[in-house]
Amino acid sequence: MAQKPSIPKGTRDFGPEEMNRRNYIFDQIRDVFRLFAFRPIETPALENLSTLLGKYGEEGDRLLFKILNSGDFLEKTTEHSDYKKMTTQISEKGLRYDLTVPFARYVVQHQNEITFPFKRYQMQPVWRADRPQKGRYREFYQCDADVIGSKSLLNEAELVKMIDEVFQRLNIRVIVKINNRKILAGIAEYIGAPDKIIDITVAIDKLDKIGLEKVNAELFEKGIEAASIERLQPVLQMQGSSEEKMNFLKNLLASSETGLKGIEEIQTLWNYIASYTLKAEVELDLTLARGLNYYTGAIFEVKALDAQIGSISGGGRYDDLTGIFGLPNMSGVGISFGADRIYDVMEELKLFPEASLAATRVLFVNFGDKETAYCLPIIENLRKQNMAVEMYPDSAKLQKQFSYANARQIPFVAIAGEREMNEGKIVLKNMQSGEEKLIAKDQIQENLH
RNA sequence: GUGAUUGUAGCUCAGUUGGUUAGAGCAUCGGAUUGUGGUUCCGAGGGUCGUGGGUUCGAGUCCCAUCAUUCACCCCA
Repeated sequence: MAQKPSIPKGTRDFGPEEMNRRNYIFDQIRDVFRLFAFRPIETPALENLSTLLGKYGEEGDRLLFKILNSGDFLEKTTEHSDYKKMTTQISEKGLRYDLTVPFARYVVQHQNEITFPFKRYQMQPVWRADRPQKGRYREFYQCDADVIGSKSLLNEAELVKMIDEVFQRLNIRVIVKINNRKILAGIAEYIGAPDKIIDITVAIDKLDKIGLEKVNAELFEKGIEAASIERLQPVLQMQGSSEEKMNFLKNLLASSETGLKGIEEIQTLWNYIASYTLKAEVELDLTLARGLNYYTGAIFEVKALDAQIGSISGGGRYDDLTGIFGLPNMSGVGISFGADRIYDVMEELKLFPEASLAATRVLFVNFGDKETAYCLPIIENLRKQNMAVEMYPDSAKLQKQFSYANARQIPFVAIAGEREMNEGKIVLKNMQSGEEKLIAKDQIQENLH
């Protein structure tokens, strides 16, 4: 009894047409990375679990795919009751959860070979044991660009420009939301709950999703005092332009050193950004929090204006990610493009250009060995001219060969039977118009338009 | 981890208040057509109705369990 073929949930196969479109996205992103002078690296799909654990918060640890040790690991396992302890004994490796942490590991491990500031890009799949839903997969590709070893906010500005450039090329209208973790920390300080910064940021991140009342309820549930929540209200209800918000916060957070630093950073970044020509909307959004624990400065999130899907790109600054691996004071900042969600957006909005479906230009009909011998040198020559050409491999019925060309959307079919061979010619048929031309066998290239 | 949703052919789905041998479209293959496809016509293959139990004279249809799916929450690209 044959088993039904299937793949794990949240994973996908990509067919040829899909791959063409996906590659179109990757090509554009790669090209922008290259233009901004980032250099490629790759790291393994597997990392030591110790590298990954504890970097993404408790939720992140839960979503890590862990790999069972080889051999009879149960024999060596002494702990059978505590799930966490047992996990470390039976699993030492895990699939990477993002590209930023492996990059930090890479930087520390290769610090002697690297000239800082180091600008690298990386386009590889990552895995998360999440429950799949719309726009969420368990295996998906991230396209990351990071600068490490520079504290300058010019890096942040460059990243914003890169975001703008990528989505301009892909023809997606986006809004780039910017915030700064230091401002969030300052707010937490101001309301007298500095240790609750994560709970506070997660709660206010949901502001436009669940509304003010529910955010307040959640804050209360997390054990934040009513008085603190009261002090937070002006922040949550703040209105106006990005500039107005910044001025408002400057007064509000006057007593918080961290908060003021955050505002200063935002303003510097804001001024840098003003020097670029941007098509994307950029907005200071104080409700933007982003869960990843390691961010310490600027944070970004990009949303498509015309599609209903989560963020398609995101990132931020992390001051001490390499510290855990033994290299302190190495500040980095990066962004990640979610290729799969970008794909979904482009599919929904029908933004893929026809030209991204690169395929065979001419199909040669197969009549038999004699005719094949006549065609192969012609084919070889066309390929030298950088033309994708193929010959139908079997001497099948013409109907079948034409159906093949049709299904593959091949624009031209070349036919050379006995009649044509005797005259040194070939019939070239345009599959769209149906028009046929009898031409000399070395004049095909000029007629393929 | 929480709450819903849907499981019938390779794909998309019909299937009446429970009633003989479970259907359609698309796709595939063959033929009408031995040098002409995308339009047409004819034909063929393909399903233990997700799985296991129960109710019933009788279950694709009702009940329970289980697995899978999709969506939302949590979290995130």
